[in-house]
Amino acid sequence: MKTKIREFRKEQKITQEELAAIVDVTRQTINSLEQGKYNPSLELAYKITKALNKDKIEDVFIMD
Amino acid sequence: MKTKIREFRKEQKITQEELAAIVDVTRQTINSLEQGKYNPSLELAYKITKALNKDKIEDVFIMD
DNA sequence: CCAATATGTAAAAAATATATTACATTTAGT
DNA sequence: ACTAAATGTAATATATTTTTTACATATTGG
Repeated sequence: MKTKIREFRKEQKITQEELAAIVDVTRQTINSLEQGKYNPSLELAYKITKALNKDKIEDVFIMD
Repeated sequence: MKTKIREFRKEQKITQEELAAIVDVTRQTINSLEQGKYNPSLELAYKITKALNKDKIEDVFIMD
């Protein structure tokens, strides 16, 4: 599973720490997700999608 | 978070056990999810969405 | 009504996500 | 080049999901 979090986060011009605050997780969680280190919960994936102003979870998280 | 798993599963005329086998989890996991007992992983949510022939995760899982 | 199949539930274990803390490295601005 | 901010990383702790096992209840078909 890959993600476009980093790409979209930069479009929004926010830092990992800011995104983390918005979706209420730690910066390390965002950092790990950007690097595809694991599989988030659905709720977190949803919050991140919203925070990045994307319509669908699938726009941000690309499943293999 | 609510889900339409049960509704869509019945449309497809498959049992909890069959759906569980398709997405490679136990029947108890499907049962619990249908009852909204927790927040699945993104990967599982995705697999279930596909198994139910829906386009988007958001079609199956309704966030509050 | 009987038998088989499907579903609900629950406790404990295992697996995995997320937090915490701390420090190292990289990047950006001046 | 310096400094501050941003990012990478790692170890351990905690929280949550998922499995396992087992049994109870409900539903369906003959």
